Formats: sequence, structure tokens, C-alpha cells
Amino acid sequence: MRIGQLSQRTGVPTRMLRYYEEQDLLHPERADNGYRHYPESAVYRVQQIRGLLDSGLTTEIIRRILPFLDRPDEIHLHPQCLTPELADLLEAEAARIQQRIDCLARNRDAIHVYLAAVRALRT
Amino acid sequence: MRIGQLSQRTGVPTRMLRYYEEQDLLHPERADNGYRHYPESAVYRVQQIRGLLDSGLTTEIIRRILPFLDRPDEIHLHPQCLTPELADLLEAEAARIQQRIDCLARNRDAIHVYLAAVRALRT
DNA sequence: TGAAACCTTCACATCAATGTGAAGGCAAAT
DNA sequence: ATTTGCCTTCACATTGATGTGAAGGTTTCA
Repeated sequence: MRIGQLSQRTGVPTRMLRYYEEQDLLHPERADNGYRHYPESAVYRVQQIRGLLDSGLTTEIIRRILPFLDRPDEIHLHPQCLTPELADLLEAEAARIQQRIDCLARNRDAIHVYLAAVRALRT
Repeated sequence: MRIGQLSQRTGVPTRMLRYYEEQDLLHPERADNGYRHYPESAVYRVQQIRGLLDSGLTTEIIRRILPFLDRPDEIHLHPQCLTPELADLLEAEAARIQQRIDCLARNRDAIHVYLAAVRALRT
């Protein structure tokens, strides 16, 4: 599919889709006339990128972990592809992600506790 | 405590603590000489702000939900303090937070699955 | 064939969060 | 008492993610 349709289906402006490509997060094929051509899977990929960006990860981090965020494929399953440094990076990033989850969950709970408390008072 | 010590204990630069004050996230007392004076609880509060910022919330959103993120106190427990619009805002923000959590948890799991798969291959 | 709706690249603007530094007042210790 | 280190405000710079618009090529369709 072309960029306009991908933009429509994801709600992400074409400007941003080109930006993500510049940041090495997307790698669409090019048609003869130069138009970008995305596979169906790009829809999920873009949603994933947006979700991670919106959760505070930078494009730089996303670029580095993105190859490992899908079903482990043969390309990356060869043990020698996982250098100790890369494993450390993934572990560290998973830990940072967990920290975010904990923080968000705490505050989500606090909001719900508050709402429940006020509503209980109103009975 | 003064700004320098709060900075040391939280790891947040004084520049940022003043910025958060400007954004109405912190409200330190002032001593006669104009120095800011923070209560002990400011340490947690700053960590909380940092965590939320780092998780993609803006200072604007944080400012609006911050009063409700602590133990519900008498000030805010009066039902008339919770206008329907405010309740909607809190619900909506809780939902957005939940979306972030889901996205982060999915990708954290994917990292762990990948690491486990590679390590299993290496046995 | 010509208009409408897409596509391309290039470039400058904005916004929030943060860095950095200057110019000067206050305080604690040698 | 002077130095050292903290504090104050003011102000300009930077960085990452976006918005916006210009100038021009392509596809589709009436």
C-alpha cells in the first residue's frame, strides 16, 4: 500500500511516516516512480512505533529494539547474533520499560481509588 | 529542605525543579531570603513527576491529575469538587495510561520471549 | 486534455523538555 | 573578612517530535 493509505489507516500523518523512515524505523519498498510501497504488516508496525513513542521511548531506542520485538525469526535467532552487549541492552531496556509500567500502574490505581472514594461518599 | 538537597536526593537538576514549579507541579514555601523550602514529601513527588514525564505524559496533564494522585484527602473528597467534566478527564486519562501500560507490557514480553528463545537455542 | 488527488523532496517553524551560562545576593567555614 | 558554595532571576541555545508549506512530478477520472 502507498503512504496515503497507510496514513489513513493508522491516523499518522504522512510527514511522520517519512520521518520514521528517515529514523530507520520503517523501510518501505520503492516503486519505479519513486513512490513508497508498504506491506500490510506496516499498519501494526506503525501503531507499535506510535505506542512506544507515546510511552516515552525515543526513536533511537525504538530503532535498536525493534528488530527483536516481533516473533523471533530465523534471521535473529542465530545465537551469534546476540552479542553480550546486545543482550545487556535488551535487558536494560526491558527493565526501563518495567519501571514505566510500575509508575503508570501506580498512578492509574490512584486515580481509580480517588474516583471510587468520591463516588462512595455520594451514595 | 532547600533546592540543592532536593536535587541531590532526586537526581533532578535544580533548573528542572524550578521549571516544574513554573509549570505548577511544585509549590515550595519561601524563606525570608527568598530561598525555596521543600517538605520531605517533595522527594516522592519529584520522583513521581519524573516517572510520569518519562512515561510520556506532559506537564499539562500531570498538573491536572496531580492533586488526585495521592491519598484522597478531605480537600478533594467533597463530592462537589468532582464535576462531571473532571471525572471524565480522570477516566479518560486513566484509560490513556492503561493503553500505555498495555503497549509497554506487550513489548517487554516480546523482548523476554526473544531472549529466552535465543538462550534456549544455545543450550 | 485538464482537473483533482495523490506523490516526491526540501526547508523552515513550533513546542515541550532540558542544557547552560551570566550577574549578583546570601551563608557557612577557614 | 574573604573565600567558597549555594541561592536567586533572566535569558539564550539545543534536541526530538511535529506542523506546515512550497515547487513540482504522477495517476486517475471526467
